Amino acid sequence: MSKLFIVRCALTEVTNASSYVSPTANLKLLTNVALQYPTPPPSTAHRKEKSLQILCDKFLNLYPLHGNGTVEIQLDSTAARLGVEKRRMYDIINILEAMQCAVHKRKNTYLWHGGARLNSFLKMLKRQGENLRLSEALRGKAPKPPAPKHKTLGVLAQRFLMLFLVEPPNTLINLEMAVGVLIDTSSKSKSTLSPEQLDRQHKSKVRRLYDIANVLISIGLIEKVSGNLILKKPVFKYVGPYKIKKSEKIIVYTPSPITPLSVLHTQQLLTPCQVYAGKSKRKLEFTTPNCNTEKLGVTTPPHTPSHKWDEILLVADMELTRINNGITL
DNA sequence: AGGTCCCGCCACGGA
DNA sequence: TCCGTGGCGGGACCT
Repeated sequence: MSKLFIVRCALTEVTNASSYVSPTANLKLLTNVALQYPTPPPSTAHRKEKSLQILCDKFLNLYPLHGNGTVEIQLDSTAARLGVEKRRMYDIINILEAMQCAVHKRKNTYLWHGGARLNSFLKMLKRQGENLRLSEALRGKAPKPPAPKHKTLGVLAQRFLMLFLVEPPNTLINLEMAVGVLIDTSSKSKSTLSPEQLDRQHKSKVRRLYDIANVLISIGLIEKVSGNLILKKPVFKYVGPYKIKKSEKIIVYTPSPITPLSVLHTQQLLTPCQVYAGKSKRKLEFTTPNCNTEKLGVTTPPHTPSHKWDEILLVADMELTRINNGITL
């Protein structure tokens, strides 16, 4: 196997240019230089090594959240440094921009503020979430927020975070539930789209939330809680810098079928927990390390509403009513 | 088998 | 017409 020796030198040395090189010219030159080298073998990197979370980690190594002052980011050169397509940079920067860590200055250029504004922004997000009545929407008692017109990835990221911020700490939310609340399918789209189209739209939004969650994990705002036996799908927990008031209970929002439990992951669920929603017709059984064995029967209502998300919210509401009526877990 | 999410196609809008 | 941006979903990979 041949070894490739890389010698660092200024671009002007490579190109013999003596004056300023524009970013576009810079990129073209870099491309030309790259073309002079043999094409590297297809990436052998593990899928996980290429995940958006890892990529965002690498990005934050270049541009730390707790850096000093504001710096300019060139998307193309950053993509080149990280060894990814520019398209992936948009995925990351759009979410970071939605968190006010960066601002789009001009084409290919962002201003990086890092986490300097994050805390105050999160407080603002919480207020916005309250104005949008997300907590009520989660319980089916308020309409879902209207669909955004632009920058849907960023708006979706903000609203996803709002869900955590308007709820008590330790609230666990899964992506299905989040999409169910955040994507308005009740208006025009519901009447014009077929059930299959609605389903595809929903799945697509879940995919976007996976992307968003990976970036939010990387910047330390949320954590994935998985590996326990309560839920088939992972749930997410807010761990961000803006601390909400401490709560005793863990609340789980999930519309997904919940597998019968025997044991909870001790690290993750040391406190009593609440499940607000589940569409499984099976009875659920909980045993937590510091709770006595407790049982929770979650059943779907006798009639099944036409749209599954109505059903989810209905079940969530039933559970909430039950809990409010003093039936604790 | 179903969940996760990388990858890149392509539409859109501005220059 | 070109280019930057970003919505979107196929399908590969993982558990």
